[in-house]
Amino acid sequence: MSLHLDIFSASTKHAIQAMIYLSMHRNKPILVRTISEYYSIPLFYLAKIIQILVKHNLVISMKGRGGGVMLKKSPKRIFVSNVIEAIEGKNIDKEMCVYGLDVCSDSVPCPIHKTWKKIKPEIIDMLINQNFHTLAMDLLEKHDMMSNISSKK
Amino acid sequence: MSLHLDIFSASTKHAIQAMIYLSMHRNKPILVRTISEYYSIPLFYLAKIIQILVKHNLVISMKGRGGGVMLKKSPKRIFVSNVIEAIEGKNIDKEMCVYGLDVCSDSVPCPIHKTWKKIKPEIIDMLINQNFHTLAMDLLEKHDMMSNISSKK
DNA sequence: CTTTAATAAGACATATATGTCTTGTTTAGT
DNA sequence: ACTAAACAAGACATATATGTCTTATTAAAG
Repeated sequence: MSLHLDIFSASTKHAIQAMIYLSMHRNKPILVRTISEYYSIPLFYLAKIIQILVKHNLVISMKGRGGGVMLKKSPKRIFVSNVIEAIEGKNIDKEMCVYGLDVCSDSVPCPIHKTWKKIKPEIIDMLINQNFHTLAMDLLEKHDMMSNISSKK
Repeated sequence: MSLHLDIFSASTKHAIQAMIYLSMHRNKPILVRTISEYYSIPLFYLAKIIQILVKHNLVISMKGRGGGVMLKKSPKRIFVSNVIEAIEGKNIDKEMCVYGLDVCSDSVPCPIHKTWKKIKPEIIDMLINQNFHTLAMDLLEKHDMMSNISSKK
């Protein structure tokens, strides 16, 4: 009973989650199954999503025994926008209009143009300027906080 | 080739557009077909959407010759959030988390919690505090500006 | 070389959103 | 009454997203 204002599709979320996991576990092959279980994502569904990331040069995969998947480059050089573009096959539209009404610009605005204009750059900034190194660091901090809480019990 | 960051489904957008149209044309029945043609929304699809708005007491309909649909109350008292709740059958979730990761709070944040926390209230505010009177007024201003531009030619 | 364990790929199935069509019901005009 | 014009409702169709299953390919280990 809650509207999540889902900016991302389930597939995109899974892709982001997988990229975060790989950013936190580098320099060794990680099983798709491991990520699947960690985030409760159906195995074959996640496998297909990761295949897309492989084709877009964000991830490398190693077949066969002892194989798995790894980031192809430093998480500092991979941004959330790269993942969105890979999964949804689109570029970020910097002139997007929430209501999908007619042409929307400063001189000919759609109804909530003023409000949206203020919010939009923050969302774009969030998408483009967040790299996976930062996201992983934030999550590690979080886990530290959680274990501190636990140890205080 | 553009990611619209679609916060709203197509159905929700159509509903909002219809509500804006009705806010701009009050005190007489408007044909569903008229709205359908104005926004290029398939007639029967829009009809079903408007039926939902009727059931949620946002719109009244008059059957038979000379009939049509009208707002049930002042557009000043109808908010975008009311339409979203009607169409998607959900309440606005004020604790939404973009990535759909695990529990997300100030003490145990998801990766982009800090960024999202800043943006979220603005989006919520935009949804809840925008009433259809204001949206319609903004659009009328827009149309005035467009006709001024035309008349200057 | 055979087995085991991993990803790759594509067929298939299900769920949801979107779109179309037909019939029913209601009301105004003739 | 009858016809025309409007919304109501539900069946049906299509498109897309999500999820599952089977087979192929690859590589390490025994």
